[in-house]
Amino acid sequence: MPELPEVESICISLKKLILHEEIIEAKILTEYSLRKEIPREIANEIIGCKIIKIERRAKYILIFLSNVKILIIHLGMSGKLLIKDSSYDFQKHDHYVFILKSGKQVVYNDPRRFGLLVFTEANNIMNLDIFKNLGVEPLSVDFTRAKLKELMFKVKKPIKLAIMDNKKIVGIGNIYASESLFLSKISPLRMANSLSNSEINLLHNNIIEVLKNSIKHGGSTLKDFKHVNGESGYFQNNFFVYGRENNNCKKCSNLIAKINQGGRSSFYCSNCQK
DNA sequence: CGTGCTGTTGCTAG
DNA sequence: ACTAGCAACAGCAC
Repeated sequence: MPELPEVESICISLKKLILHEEIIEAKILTEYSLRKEIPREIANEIIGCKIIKIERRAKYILIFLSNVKILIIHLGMSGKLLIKDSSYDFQKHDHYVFILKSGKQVVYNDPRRFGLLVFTEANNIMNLDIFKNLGVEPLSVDFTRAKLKELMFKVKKPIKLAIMDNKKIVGIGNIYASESLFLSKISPLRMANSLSNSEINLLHNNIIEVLKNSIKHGGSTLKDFKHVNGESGYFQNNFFVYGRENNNCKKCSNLIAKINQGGRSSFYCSNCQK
């Protein structure tokens, strides 16, 4: 499910629903591993902890606890975090749950098990392997036009793949890469180092705009992305190109093309995007 | 029944 | 140092 807007939407919901609550129990519900082993010690070590801060870094959800430890959750391709009440019956692919003093349960469900749960000290988390190679946050003040130019001007691979590279910019997955390139009238096939200054500036604006706009709509629901309360996001209705192969371009009526780049699908309008 | 996709990312081989 | 390709997996459309 998750690119940056979906993870941000979940963080916004979590802040509303569970910030400052106390965890009274943590259960691991599966024998399976996620991308890495689920840390068994959560069952003992987070009992009685309060949730004191919730943040997002890239596509990771950071839950800071009152014992100066942190839960770091990544949703992979198919992970979902759901807030349920005490009457909830566990479902297939529910992997772990945090039970709160209020009776709410925070359930992690992930059919493909590409997700990740890390439990560690809250200090120096930016030195963790999962964080130390991450690029700039596209919605931070560090993501300037000059920064985007610096990141792209010597890269000899297609711009679509370059802006999806987490070592350069975090949070832009397959959907928002295609959408921001359409809005910028740039073909996904163009080499990153071939973009003019004005194209870089346009792309910079549109990356920010499309991410912010999606967050405003609660993210995008493909397949079964759901918010923590089970509701869908709505930004998918605003897609210009993603998933619209053989449909008419919303701007020029040309047919939207679907191609493969780096093993992933790209969608674009060959008339609008040069 | 297969087969070929799917919102991620990190390792490995070149 | 760089990049392309693949592997981890379940589910669904065809």
